[in-house]
Amino acid sequence: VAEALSRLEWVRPPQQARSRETLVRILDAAETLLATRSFDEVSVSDVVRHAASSVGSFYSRFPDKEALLHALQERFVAEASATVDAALAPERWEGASLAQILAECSALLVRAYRLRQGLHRTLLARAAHDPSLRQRGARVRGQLAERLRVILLARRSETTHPDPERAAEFLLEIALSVVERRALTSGAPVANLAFDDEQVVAELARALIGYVGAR
Amino acid sequence: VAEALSRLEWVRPPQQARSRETLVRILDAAETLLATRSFDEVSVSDVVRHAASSVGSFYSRFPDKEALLHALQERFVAEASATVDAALAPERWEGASLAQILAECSALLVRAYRLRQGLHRTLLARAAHDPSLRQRGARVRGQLAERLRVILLARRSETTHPDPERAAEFLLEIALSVVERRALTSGAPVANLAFDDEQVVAELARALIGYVGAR
DNA sequence: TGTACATCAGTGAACGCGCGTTCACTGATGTAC
DNA sequence: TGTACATCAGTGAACGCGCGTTCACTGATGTAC
Repeated sequence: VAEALSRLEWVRPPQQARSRETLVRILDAAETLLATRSFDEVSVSDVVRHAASSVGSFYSRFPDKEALLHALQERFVAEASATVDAALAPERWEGASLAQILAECSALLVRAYRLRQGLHRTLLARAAHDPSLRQRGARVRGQLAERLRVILLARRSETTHPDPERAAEFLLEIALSVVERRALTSGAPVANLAFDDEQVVAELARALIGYVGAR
Repeated sequence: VAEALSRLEWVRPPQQARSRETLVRILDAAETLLATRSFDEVSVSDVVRHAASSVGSFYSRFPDKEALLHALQERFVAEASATVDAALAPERWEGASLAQILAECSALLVRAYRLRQGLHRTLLARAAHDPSLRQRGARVRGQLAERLRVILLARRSETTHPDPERAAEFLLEIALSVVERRALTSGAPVANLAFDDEQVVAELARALIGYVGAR
């Protein structure tokens, strides 16, 4: 954890345990506040107050306010990357049918985005006008796509889609679009009917399975 | 058009032709500027300069800057609502198979969101933290869902989905999620592969058809 | 047809608030000898 | 073990910039008689 923090590109690395703890408190406070407010609605003073720190401390770590958001994304992306590698390791899914895998992936994504919905909402809203946020996000998703590609290619006999590589990518596009949209809108219904997490998992799985033509 | 403008809830209705034209210029200028910048990046001065108007004029129409965005959404929603009614009238689709309809709807949505991508990007990003924007958007989508429901119920024999009403809603959730995500990220690839509009239409149609189990 | 008056529309300089950022200073930690 | 010094870490009042908003004023349009 300590090493991970010193590798965040957007902060001057802490030299002592004390300042490392302060940095963690600042990041945690920011994430907490962003759960219910937009980045603009959260002032630097707000963050440091909740972190029991001070503006001076903040600016000795971060070049500016924007860097805070990037640091938060970096921290999250590092964790997400590890999760992806673990969850989608091909050997974890030996013997499983494609339909089973897709259902499981739906559940995984819905759960993952639910867990840190607030952070996701803010990051997604912000990414609309910040290419560097988009790019960092695309890296993890690229990794996810790669894993899916391997799984799908190994099971191409189970599908009717003519191009498994393209299928893997668009599969992900569908799943992420749905899940990210829900995070962005705090789960507000698209139209008239509201779906809970469980229903989304079920319907999404059905869609993905139908898309590749599995089962 | 004139009547429509006077019904925008967020502006004091213009009394003369001259001020009506000014209002239109302001709305158009704002939409143009929002095509490439975020709402925060566009100042009131920017808008009125591009509209060849003045800040004073602006504030005699709008109570505040926020109202401009709402007025833009109202104007757009009014147009979109008419388009939906025309495009999805049940009689337009007599004799068409469900698969054909879904393919056509995919094409329609992709085209519609492409046309005003910039406005959509800004509205979507903003809606993340503004429930009233979300709500106004949900009204048109509710209308769309209703149309889809009718179409789907009339063709329930062509589907394998156990609940056509739920299918209609989630169908829309998938399609809109994909298309809105693309608008929000200016069409940046989700992961490694970039899809152009034509490919998205094709893959999305395949997904929707697979989801309801048509053909 | 002309005049007086009311309301609408437009103008842009000036104001002021909020918030990001700086800075002068104090205290804590680590190191050299 | 103790002292001197350097660097790190922390503090919060004060600054200042940008931008939304106001306001005092001028000009245009419409109406009454």
